[in-house]
Amino acid sequence: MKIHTTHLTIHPQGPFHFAATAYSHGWVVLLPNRWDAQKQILQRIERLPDGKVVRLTVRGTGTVAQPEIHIAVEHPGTLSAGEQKILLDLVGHMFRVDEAFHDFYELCRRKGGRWEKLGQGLGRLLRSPGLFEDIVKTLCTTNIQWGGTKRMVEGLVEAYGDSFAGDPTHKAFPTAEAIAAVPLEDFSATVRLGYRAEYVYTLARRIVDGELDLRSFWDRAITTPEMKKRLLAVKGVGNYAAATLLMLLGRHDELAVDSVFRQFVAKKYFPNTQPSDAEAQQIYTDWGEWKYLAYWFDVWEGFDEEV
DNA sequence: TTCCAGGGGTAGA
DNA sequence: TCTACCCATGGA
Repeated sequence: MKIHTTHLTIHPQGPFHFAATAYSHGWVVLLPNRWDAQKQILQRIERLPDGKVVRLTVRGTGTVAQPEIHIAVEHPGTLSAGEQKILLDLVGHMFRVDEAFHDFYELCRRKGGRWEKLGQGLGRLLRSPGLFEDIVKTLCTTNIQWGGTKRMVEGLVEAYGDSFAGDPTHKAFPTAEAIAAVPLEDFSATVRLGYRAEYVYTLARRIVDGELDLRSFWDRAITTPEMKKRLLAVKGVGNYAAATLLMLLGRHDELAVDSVFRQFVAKKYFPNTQPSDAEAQQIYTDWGEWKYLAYWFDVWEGFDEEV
């Protein structure tokens, strides 16, 4: 099949830092994302609504003050204006180009020191184009080491994702329909998700059955505490996952308390003592609605290539 | 072999 | 609301 390439460009409002956003947390290396650290290019397979499967090669150009995001779309056949619009919105969503960070930057400026550098277009944490993918990936980070998360996501993409015709080894993230189409027993036996298999499967099933409308999670009229309740109603989502998902929904007020958080805060702020979760969380109280980002960039400085 | 990870559900107080 | 106990899986 002949593959064509169409070039698209996004003009985010600066400050915006492409590479820092792409490489802002572990999502960048979870399939179908592939990150080339040398070239600072993000590749990803995407399935369009009509089933067409395309490969996106995304790179940052311009400057932090006047940034551009360039997208090369490899696709079979033609790419309609409507499909181009979908892909522009999708990449813009991943990189949070429409999210406002002025208040966060102002807070960082007042904090001073190492926090000030976040004002150079940082603070955006990469997300997936769709919430189904972000919920599933978040479920795959619970009670497991990072290597296990990568293995489980790989398994899901390999087993249920649609292949890109130009490179059949690179597949899209599975749709809820693709997962719900098989019996739970088959799903559990195919991808080794452990007890999480039932959570992922039930989520897919409820979406396909129209029982759960993921669009409702984007309603800005709903308060964050109420939104947290709705997230906790998803089987498999507890306090940690709810806080992570709130961050992915653009709400940064809640801290994701997990083993990494506990170890980091204890080591850095409570030498020789073991703080309770409540005491550990108090470290970030004065960051208000930006607590998640304050913690994340506090801990992220110590991360290296392994993500 | 045992322990436990970027936790969460459930039952019982 | 808080606590024990259980939950698959695979790396350490």
